[in-house]
Amino acid sequence: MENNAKPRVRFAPSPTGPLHIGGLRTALFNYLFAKHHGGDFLLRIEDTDQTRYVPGAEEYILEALDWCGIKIDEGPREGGTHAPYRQSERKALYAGYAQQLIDSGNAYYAFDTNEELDAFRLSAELKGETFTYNNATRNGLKNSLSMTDSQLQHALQSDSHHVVRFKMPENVVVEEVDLIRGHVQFNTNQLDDKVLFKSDGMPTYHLANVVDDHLMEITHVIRGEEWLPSMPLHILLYKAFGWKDTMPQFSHLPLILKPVGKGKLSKRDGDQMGFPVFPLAWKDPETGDISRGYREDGYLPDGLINMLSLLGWNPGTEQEIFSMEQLIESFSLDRVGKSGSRFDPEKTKWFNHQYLIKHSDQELATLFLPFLESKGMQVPFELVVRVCGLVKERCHFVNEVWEQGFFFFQSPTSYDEKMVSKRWKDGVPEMMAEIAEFFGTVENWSAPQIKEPFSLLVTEKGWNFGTVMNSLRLCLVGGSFGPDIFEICEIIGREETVARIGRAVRIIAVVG
RNA sequence: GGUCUGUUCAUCUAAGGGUUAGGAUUCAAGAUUUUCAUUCUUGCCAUAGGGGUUCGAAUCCCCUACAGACUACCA
Repeated sequence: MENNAKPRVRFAPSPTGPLHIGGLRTALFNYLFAKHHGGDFLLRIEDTDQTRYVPGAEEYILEALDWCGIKIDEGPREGGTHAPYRQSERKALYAGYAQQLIDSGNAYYAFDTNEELDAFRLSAELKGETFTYNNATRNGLKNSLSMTDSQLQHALQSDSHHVVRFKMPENVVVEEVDLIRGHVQFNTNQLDDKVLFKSDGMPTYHLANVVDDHLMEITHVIRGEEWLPSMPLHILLYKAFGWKDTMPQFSHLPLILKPVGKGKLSKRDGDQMGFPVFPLAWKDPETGDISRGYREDGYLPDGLINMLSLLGWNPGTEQEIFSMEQLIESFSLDRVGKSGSRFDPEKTKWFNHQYLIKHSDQELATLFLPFLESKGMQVPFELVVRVCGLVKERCHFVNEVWEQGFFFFQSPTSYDEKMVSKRWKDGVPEMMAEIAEFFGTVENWSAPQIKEPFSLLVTEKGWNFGTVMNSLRLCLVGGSFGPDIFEICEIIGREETVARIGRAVRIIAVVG
């Protein structure tokens, strides 16, 4: 840090829908940076576009950050010394700042209608050019720079819809050091006179963002790369307001790209390839469409965060598993890369497995219980704990406990065809019946107590171990998977074990 | 089209002029598990291309190619 002050950073999403994992990573990096330097992380809701407001989106953002363990120091829910934290509630503030820019000659009124501007864009496009509202064109357009005073007064009073545009200076080179990208520069001739204040009385992103970052004493702006092109405008705004001295430092994060193909990661990719792009499931209030979420798909927040942290950042060591505390400890902006990273759903899976086996059996059982309940099953907690301990090594997701261990809670409903044709041959049903009989004679019903005499029996009868074990497994779980067979016997109990064998013998047809 | 940004194994990445270019994921093979998964071992695989600068370049410079972002009264 150049200054000694504790950094203040903000995550400033628009409540236009669920938070995307790209946005989540931006929030994460802001949070890690702030906490690493002992600073504050603020949440500001940028809801200046009323037409795009989606109910529930703000609550979603809060819930997602909570789930991920990203703690907000100041925000609409938490409050703080710089409230309010919703731009819609700060509406009254912005007009004065727009006026300030007009008075200082840095901005002007513009009266062009959308239709007029569209026409200009269209005709420029036909000539293979791009229409830009700037120093070269603004004198030929309807604005306070091209009008006489009386025309202006008339236009202002006749209630015509107007906007305020920034007066982009001519041929000025704007230079700045981006903490991630280094020195970057732009020539203002390539930029346009952006609208700062809309005809509906709301500021645009650019004005609101700069004003609020200044007022909220933000020291570092860490945002996605898509904002890099508007950095010169923002810098010029700070200058125009006379806030250059306290201007925040900028960092533009590389984007998260599609796993395959071109472009940045989108909701569509997740739908097509079968992985979530949102931390939490989301139901679109208009269409009713449901998008899956990491939480509902059985991912653990620590794993998601860990995976996200390594997308575009690395610690410079070979460590890969990081708790949030360790991330805070190791994070630094100068180890953030410049190029976009492809999202890899496979690696996300691997991370999740790492965290799944780290969790205690009790914790995992607690997470799995709601899933069991959603299936209408009432299972003693102790049993769930035991099952989790037995199957967690073979799971990638919390939900997978069911796939890997459903047979602890209910009889198999079908038998794997491949296993049947491979194992269920002549003589096997009889063999199973003898085993069922034998189980009835076992004294102490526990895995080790069953195993020993069972092995003796198999040897005595001269049976093939592979056939016996696999056929028995088929009877008990319905296929060729699951933990130790005697553990299964112990847990489901003698009665159920015998019953399952009987049922299999009755149902499965012997194959040639 | 214009502006800006970027380019190391299939993927995430390390190597701040000198290493057989390292690790992780995926994939493949073997071992373990009388099942499946896990785990372990081994293997495959990269400096976009072309010019410079230098004793020496993944690293510095230039060109080309490719990729991405932006180009709204959206953020």
